[in-house]
Amino acid sequence: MFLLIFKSRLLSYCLYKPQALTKTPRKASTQGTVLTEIQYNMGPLMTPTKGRETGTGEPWTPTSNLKMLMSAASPEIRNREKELCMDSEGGDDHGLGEEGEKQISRKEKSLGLLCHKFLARYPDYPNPALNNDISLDDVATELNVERRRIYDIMNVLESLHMVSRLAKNRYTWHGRANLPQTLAKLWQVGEEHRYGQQMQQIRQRSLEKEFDSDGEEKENDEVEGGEQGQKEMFFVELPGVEFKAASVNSRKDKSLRVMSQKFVMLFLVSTPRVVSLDVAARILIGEDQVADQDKSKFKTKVRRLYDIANVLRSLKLIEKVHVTEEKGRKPAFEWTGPEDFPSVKETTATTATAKRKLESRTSVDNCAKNLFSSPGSKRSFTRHPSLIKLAKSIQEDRRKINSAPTSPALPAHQQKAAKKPGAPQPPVLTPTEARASTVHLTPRAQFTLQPTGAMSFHPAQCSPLIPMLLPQHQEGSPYAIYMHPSSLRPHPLTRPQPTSLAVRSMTFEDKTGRSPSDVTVQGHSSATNKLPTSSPSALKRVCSERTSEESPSKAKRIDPSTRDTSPKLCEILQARLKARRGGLVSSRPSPRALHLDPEFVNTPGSSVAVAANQTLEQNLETFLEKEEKVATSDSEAGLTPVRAVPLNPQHLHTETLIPTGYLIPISQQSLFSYKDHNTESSKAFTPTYNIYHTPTAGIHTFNIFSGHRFPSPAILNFTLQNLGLIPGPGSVPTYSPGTGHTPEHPSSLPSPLPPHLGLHQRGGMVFVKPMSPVPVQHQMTGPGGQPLTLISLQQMTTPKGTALPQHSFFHTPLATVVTTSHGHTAPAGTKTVYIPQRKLDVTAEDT
DNA sequence: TTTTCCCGCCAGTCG
DNA sequence: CGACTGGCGGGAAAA
Repeated sequence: MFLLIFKSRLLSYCLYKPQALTKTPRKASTQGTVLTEIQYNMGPLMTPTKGRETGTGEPWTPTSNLKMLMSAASPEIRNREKELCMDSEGGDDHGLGEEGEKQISRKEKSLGLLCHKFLARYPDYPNPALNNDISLDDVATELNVERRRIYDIMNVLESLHMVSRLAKNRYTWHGRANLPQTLAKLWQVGEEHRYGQQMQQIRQRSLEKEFDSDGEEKENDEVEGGEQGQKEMFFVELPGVEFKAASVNSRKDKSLRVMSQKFVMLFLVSTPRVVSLDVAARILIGEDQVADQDKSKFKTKVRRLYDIANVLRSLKLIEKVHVTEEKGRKPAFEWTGPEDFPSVKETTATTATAKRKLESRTSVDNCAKNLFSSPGSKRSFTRHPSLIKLAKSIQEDRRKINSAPTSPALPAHQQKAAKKPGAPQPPVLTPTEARASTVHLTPRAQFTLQPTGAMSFHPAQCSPLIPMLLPQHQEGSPYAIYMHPSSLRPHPLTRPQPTSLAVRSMTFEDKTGRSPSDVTVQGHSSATNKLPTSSPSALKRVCSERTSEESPSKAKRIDPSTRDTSPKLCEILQARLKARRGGLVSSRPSPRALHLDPEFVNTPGSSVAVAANQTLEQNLETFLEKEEKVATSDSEAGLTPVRAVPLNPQHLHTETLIPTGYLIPISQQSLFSYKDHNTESSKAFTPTYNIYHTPTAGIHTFNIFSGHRFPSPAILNFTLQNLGLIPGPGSVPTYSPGTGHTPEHPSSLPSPLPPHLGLHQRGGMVFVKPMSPVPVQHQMTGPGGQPLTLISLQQMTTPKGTALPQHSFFHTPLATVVTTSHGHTAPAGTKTVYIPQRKLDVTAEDT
C-alpha cells in the first residue's frame, strides 16, 4: 500500500508545478522535496514541531493516506461528518485507520468543519479574565490537522479581529467581541473604496458583454483604474486590537487576511447582501478588466475565496447561495451576519483622514494599514502610537459632533441642505450618507459605539423608518414595510415606535442610474465609478424632481457622469464632512463613542441612549422594553413583531421616493387593520419574501406606500410579485436574542439585533428595495399617502428601447430572490427608465 | 461538467 | 539555521 501511495505522491509531485521545476534554484530544492515527500509518507510532517510529535495521532501516517484512498474508493462510509465537536478523530488514527472506517471524505476534512471545531473550543465572548491564548501547536494537535490549515483559519479570524497574534505560534482569542466594530470599519473602508460601485460595474459589464456583441468596454474603468491605483490593500485594524506583536505583523502581504477583509467589505457595501464569487474574485484581483485573460489568477483567487468563505460560513457570517442569472447559476454567498453593526460615519471620516495621511506618509493610522500600494509597491506598515492618539483625538471630536442636538433623523438631510443651498429639499445622499442612514441599529442591539458613529446611528435607528403594513397574503401574516428615512422628509413624524426597526438596511449604493448612453459610452463609467456619491444623489434627484440644482444643466438627467469628477467629489465630500461636523457639533457627547474597546462594544443599552434623538430613543427604549418579551417570543416563532408606526401622510408626499423600504413581517397582532388575506400572492409557505433591488440603479421605486395607508393589498401583491418577490423562506440564521453577548454559545451569534429584527427573520421578511427611484417621483405619491404606482412594473417592462437587454425576474420558489438591476435612468423628463434587470434569484443552498 | 477546495510544495521571515 | 508562515496551484472529490 505504502508503496502505492508513495508512488502516486511522487508522481503528483513530479507533475507539480512545472514552472517551479524549471526554475533553476528550484531544481535543487526539488530533490529535497522528494525526500520530504517520502518522509511525509512515513509519518513526519512538513513542519515537524514538538507539537506534532507529541501530538496524539499523526494524521499523516500512511494509514491516513490509505484512508483517503479508501475513502475515495468507497465513498459510502462518509457522512459522518457533521459533528461539530472537536473531537478530532478520536484519538489516533491507528485504530480507525485500518478499517477504512474512517473514511475521511473530503468533507470531513473541510476547512469549514475544521473551523467549527476550532470555534467550538472558544466562547464567542471570551472572559477577559481567563487566558485566551491560543497555541497553534496545540490546536493543530488537538484538531489533528496540519498546521497549514490552522493558519488559514487564523488568518481569516484575524481579519475579523476575532483573534490577534501575540507572537509566533500564539494568538489571543477575542471572539466576537470586536466583531461589530470590525464590521463597521470594514464597511466604512469598503465604502471608501467604492466597492459597491465596482461590483456594480463588474456586474454590469458582464451583462453588457453578454448582450453586446462588442464585448469590451474596457475603458470604463478608468475611474477604477485610477482609483484602483489607489486602492491598495489594507489590513484594517481596530484601534483596540492592534497588533500586539509588532514583529509579527510587519511583514508581508498577508493577503489572505486582506482578502478576507475585502471580501467581507463586499458584503457590507452591497445592497443585496449577496456577492457572487466571480465578482468578488474580480474585485479582489485588483484590476479587473484585464483580469479576464488571467484565468489562472482568477482561479487562484477563487480558491482562496472558497477558503475564506468556508471559515466565514462556519462563523455564520455568510451562507452559500446561488445566483441565477440568465446564464445559469453562479455560486455566490449571502451575508447572514449582523446587519446592524454600528455604522460609523464619522469613523469614516476619520479613517479617510488617516488614510490620507498615510498616503502622504505623514502618519499611519491605526485603523487601517496600508499593506501595499496598489500597483505593487508595498508599504511596510508600522504603527505609530501617535496614530492612536490621533485617532483618539478625532474620536473626541466626533464625540462632540455626535452630541449635536439635531434630531436623529434629520442630520443627514440637514447637512445636505446646508451644503446645497439650492435644493434643500431633496436631499441628496452620498452613498456614504445613504449608507449611514440606512444602517439601522436596533436599539438594543447596537453595540454602541462605534467610534464614530453616532451620527449614523441615531438617525437611522428608529425614526427614519417608516413602517408600512402590508396585507398579508395568506395567512395573514402581516408585513411591515419600512421606508427608508432618507426618502422621508426630515421630519417625518415617524415615531420612534417603529420599534422593531430596521431589519435590513437598505442602501442604494452605487450607481444609480446610468443612462443607457452612458453605458455604452466609456465616459459613463468613469463618472459613475468615481463618484460613488454621485450616484446616490443622482438617484435622489431623480426621485425628487429637484435634481435640477444638482446638475443644473442637465436638470432632469440623471447623469452621474456630469457630476463628478473625482476632484469634485473630493471637494464635495469634504464639504459634506465639514458641514456634518459643524452641524453636529453641538450634540451631546456620547460616552462611548470613540472607543472601540470591546467592553464598550458590548453595551448596547448605553449606546442607544447616546443616540442623538432623545425622544426617539426614549420611546424606543420604552418600546423595546415593552416589546422585549413579545419580541422574544415572536422571534422564536419567526415573526417579527413590528409595530406600525403612524406616519403622517403629509410627510410622505412626493418625497416619498423612498430609496428603500423593506417589509418586515409583523406579528399578527400588530396588523390590525391591514390584514387581509390575499392568497393570490404567490407563495409558498413562507410568509415572507425578500425582495432585493439592485443596487445599481436603484431602480424600482418603492413608492408604493406613501402613507401608512396602503394601496390595496391586491395591488401590492401584484406589484410585489412583479417586482420579483419571491417567497423566501430563507434560511434563517439564528441569532441569540439578547443583546448581550452570551458567552456561552459559541455558535450563536450574538446578535446585536433584537430578536425580532434578527436576521433569522430574514427569511420571513420582505425586503423591498426601490429599484428605480426615478420615475416614480412626482406623481406617484400623493401626499396623502396614496398608494403610489409602482414604477417598477413599468420599468420592468420597458426594456425595449434600451440597449441593454432586459431580463426577466425570476422567482425562486423557495429562496430569496434577488433582483438586480442595473438600470439606467433616462432623462428625467422622459421618465422612461431603462432598467435592464437581471438578477435573479438567489437560492439558498446547502446549509 | 463544473464547483469546491484539500493538500502540501516551497519561499519568505523570524527567532 | 531551523521553525513559522502562508502564497499558491495541482488536481481530485463533490455536486
